[in-house]
Amino acid sequence: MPANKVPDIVVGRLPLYLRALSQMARDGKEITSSQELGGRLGISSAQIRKDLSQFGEFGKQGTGYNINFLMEQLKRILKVDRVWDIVLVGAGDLGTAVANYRGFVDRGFRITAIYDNDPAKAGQPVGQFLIRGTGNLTEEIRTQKIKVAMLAVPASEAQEVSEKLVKAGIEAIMCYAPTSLFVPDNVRVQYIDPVLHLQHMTYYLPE
Amino acid sequence: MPANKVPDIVVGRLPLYLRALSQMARDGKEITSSQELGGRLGISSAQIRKDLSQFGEFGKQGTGYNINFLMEQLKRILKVDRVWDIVLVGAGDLGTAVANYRGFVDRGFRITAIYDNDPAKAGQPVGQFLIRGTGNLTEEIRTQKIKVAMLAVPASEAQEVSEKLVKAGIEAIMCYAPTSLFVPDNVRVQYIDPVLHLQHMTYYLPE
DNA sequence: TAGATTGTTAATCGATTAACAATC
DNA sequence: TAGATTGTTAATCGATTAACAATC
Repeated sequence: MPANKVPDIVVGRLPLYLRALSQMARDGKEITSSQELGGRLGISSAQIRKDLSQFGEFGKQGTGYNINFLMEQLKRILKVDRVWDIVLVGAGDLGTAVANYRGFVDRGFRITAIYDNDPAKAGQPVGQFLIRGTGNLTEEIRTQKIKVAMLAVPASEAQEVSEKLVKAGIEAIMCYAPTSLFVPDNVRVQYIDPVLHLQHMTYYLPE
Repeated sequence: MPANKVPDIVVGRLPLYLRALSQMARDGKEITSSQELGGRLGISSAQIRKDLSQFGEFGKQGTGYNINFLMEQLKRILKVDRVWDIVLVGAGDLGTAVANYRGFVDRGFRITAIYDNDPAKAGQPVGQFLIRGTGNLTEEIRTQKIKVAMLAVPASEAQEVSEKLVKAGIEAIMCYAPTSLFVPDNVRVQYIDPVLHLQHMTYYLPE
């Protein structure tokens, strides 16, 4: 059912489809079409149909897609038909904001711990958590079999922390530090650096 | 000098090159090659040379690229050889973290004001700013001729706020809200939604 | 039924890579 | 000079789009 070799760029669009479908469902809609969905996302209807066809047949000719059904299928494909535990490393301003963010849980993720290597912060509360020191980080992550981490530390520390995470068995890292990480092939990394996006946009601005 | 029709995907890689070059410069390096730069970024040397060739000839055969010179050129091309004023809308946890982030200014951006539509927040300090009410937002942005905005409001408010920003003359929006915005063609939008990235990665994780 | 929309194929379009002459 | 690396061309690769039979 999950196809053999789906292009990564296609996989990357599925979460976007899922997000738009969730909004439609919240608005009370039950059925949509590739055209409607594409219109919302600035994507052609052909591309949406092609992307989905990589994984199966989810629609009905003449009618379109049942929104709840397609959401279920996408969640299954993306493996977010469950809740993944996440550890967050870095309890600065950004880490604190991430820790307090309410938008993870109903999309498949739950932060279970926050770490910071500043001993002065250990034990302090952040949201519902107490900040943990990084002394036993590797061990604790391994014991709990956690596979997903978010990194909200300064760029200068990111590589070192990522290596600890990899040793602990982490296989997916969401990196907020503005730097590229070197990790083994079996570990996935995604990056968020708002400045990259800003600089991308200023290229197009008039003087 | 700035080429006629550079693919957007190429433009999007330039900030990444600039970031890596800045790190090299900070490490005291003066010269690099397309191979070394590519190795750091997981990009082929051919692609880097091809991308740069869209804008001019910046290297020397047999030697490579002068890092400071290439950085200057990239900054010029991306129009970050100046400092852009940014307004930030939304003073929740995320907005606060963004406001306190120190990483904007030496990469071409400076937040000049924070707005929040909650009257209870107006006048409260965030970092070096006092939160402003959104009553005069459009007028104030227009008067100051600000072109770049960051949006850190709930998804449910993002569209409405973006319309105000567009009316105010904003032409680039960095959207942290997990939703797609509808804006006129002359306005650029970039999105940050960490959950999209997380869901992209869980696809590849073993059960 | 008539109208609409899917899933899929083939055609098009665009991006990446390989290779190498030029040259520092 | 010999070795290295650029900038560029042509070839390859992959992604998007157009079009339509199938069918709800």
